Amino acid sequence: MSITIYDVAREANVSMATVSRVVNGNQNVKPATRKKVLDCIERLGYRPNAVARGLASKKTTTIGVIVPDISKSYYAELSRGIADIATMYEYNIILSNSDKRMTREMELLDDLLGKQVDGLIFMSDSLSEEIKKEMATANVPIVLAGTLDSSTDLATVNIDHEQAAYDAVKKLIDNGHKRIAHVSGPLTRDINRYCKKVGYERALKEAGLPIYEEYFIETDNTYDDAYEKWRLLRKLDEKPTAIFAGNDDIAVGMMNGIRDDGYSIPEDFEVICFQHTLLSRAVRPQLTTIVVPLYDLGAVSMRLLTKMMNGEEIAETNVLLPYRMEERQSTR
Amino acid sequence: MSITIYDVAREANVSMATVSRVVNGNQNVKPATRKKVLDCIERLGYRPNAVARGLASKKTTTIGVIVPDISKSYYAELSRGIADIATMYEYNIILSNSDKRMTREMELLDDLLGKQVDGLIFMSDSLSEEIKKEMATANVPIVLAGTLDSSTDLATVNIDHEQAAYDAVKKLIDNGHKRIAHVSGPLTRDINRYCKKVGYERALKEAGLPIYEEYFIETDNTYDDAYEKWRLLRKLDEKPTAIFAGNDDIAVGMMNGIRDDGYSIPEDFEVICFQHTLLSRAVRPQLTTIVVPLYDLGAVSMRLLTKMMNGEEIAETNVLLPYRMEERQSTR
DNA sequence: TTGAAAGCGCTAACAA
DNA sequence: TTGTTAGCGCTTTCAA
Repeated sequence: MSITIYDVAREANVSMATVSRVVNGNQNVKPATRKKVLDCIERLGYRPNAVARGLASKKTTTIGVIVPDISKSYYAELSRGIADIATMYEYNIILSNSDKRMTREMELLDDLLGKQVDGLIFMSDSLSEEIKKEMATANVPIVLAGTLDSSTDLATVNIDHEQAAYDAVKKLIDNGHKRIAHVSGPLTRDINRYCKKVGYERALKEAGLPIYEEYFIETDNTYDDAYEKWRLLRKLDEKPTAIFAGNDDIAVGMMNGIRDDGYSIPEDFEVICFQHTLLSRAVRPQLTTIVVPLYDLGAVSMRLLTKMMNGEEIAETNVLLPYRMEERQSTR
Repeated sequence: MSITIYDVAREANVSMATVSRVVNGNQNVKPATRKKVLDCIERLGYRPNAVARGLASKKTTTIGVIVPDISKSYYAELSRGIADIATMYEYNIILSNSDKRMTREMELLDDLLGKQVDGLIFMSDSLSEEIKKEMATANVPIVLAGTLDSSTDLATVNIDHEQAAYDAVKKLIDNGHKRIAHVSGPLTRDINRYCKKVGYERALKEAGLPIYEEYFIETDNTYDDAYEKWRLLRKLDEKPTAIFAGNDDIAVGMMNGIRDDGYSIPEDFEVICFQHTLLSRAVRPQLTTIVVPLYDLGAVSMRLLTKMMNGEEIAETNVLLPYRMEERQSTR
């Protein structure tokens, strides 16, 4: 058996309430008593049982994080932002991968709620009605990080992907391009379908440029698929002269396809993409990118969640973070 | 207030013990009773409180994972391996970043043990005596993943880094090189100091080649630092003709330094490294690498931990996983 | 097959 | 400033 608060109380000749006060930093303890108790704690090697504490206090100082896939650098970076702020506010994180599968997301939500987490941060490609219904049964606050909610009744933290996409494409248009392809991630991801693609099309329309269906390529977000799908563009008689890619894995896949065919970047094709990883800077030519503040997305989500858990009044529950463009060698 | 086991019991006209049996799949319940209880659970939306269950049963079905930095793809990939096996055995994961700081590792260990995790997976650059002492106070099993323990009294899962490094350098020697540099990660990481460097030197010695101090470069493991440290090699009169890099970030940093100076790979320098990320394949020329099975390192660690948590007899507590070399374009 | 009852280790009134 | 006591929601004997 391990040491309990009761053992400490007996050893120190005080009640367990007093030990509890000392452990929880309650000021209503005489310094001498405090010292005596602290000594006993040290001597016995007492370690408070957080499970018992959680049951009695109805707070676990633990939050749940549901992420599609922690092995993806996008989510790994974002999660680090969450974790650092969680540490700052003394919360632990239960981290679970959903692989974006809705049934799994449901299970996880139920599971984490059963574990009595004090709050939840949720990331997914798209919010199903079922998930929203399940979330409604939660009696703890939830924040969506990098995840769209059309109804805006859940708290969210994002960047303005539509505008960012617009900016990227505008940049290519300003560089004189009239045939611009968009190599996208899966359209099952709301941000791709309702933001990036829309921003891309808005920029074209505003410039009076036609939107060609064959210039839109959907990939599964991976380097390999993008490399493969380059052939959809190369076989066109009228090839695009510039490419707006959904992220840097896609961009580098395209880029290698392009260069393996003997074309040059940025001479034959200019490329711009959303930056999620180191790749953008490590490849040559370095990629011009929209820099997404992944770490901050996580950190701000967690900060928002702490406020909600504390019952603080929140001015704006749909936060948009700034982004910037970094011009490098894949554009002129 | 939320629904408790007691509410379900009353609604179903049974005792809470019976509800508990139903929830836990105990066979000693009459099917009719089970159905009645299940109906009530469904109707009331009852969700068992895992904290109360943990207190009563002394099992939390939660494990702790202490990782240097989840935003690093090395650990992100490894953690995914842990997570998948954890899911399979119905464990949750509390994931915490230590930044390799010993005081933080101590805190985290204490914190997670206080949360009554059923087991721990620990990753770090080096095991201090303090940490080992703290680990000894844990009454739950601990597995070290990708982390050395010289005393071998803790369970570990690794690859044979010394032999892998030897293989890599041997390959360069076989290709005719006599001046081979080792661009390493920090020597504060035991695997770098006691495995990779040692394997590098063994290969040189065995081939009767001298070990030149100036051919050993220590970096902080990042692309940027490696790019920067290329100048230490370029300024040498007798430059090396091949480079063995500690990982692909380092290798790509070196590679870009080399190429920005107008040299070619593999013509002027051959490069080989440990593969931790996609980078190895995404850059051109693609890197010849030692492929480290990061996902498996995590998965096997977690599997080992489940066995230990079940009190099963373990044949070998110091597991070595296989690795392989993948020859690509940075060597001939 | 079911129920009664005693904890699990702690917090948080309430009293003193 | 300290102690007493009643839970928190569940599991787990033990009995019936």
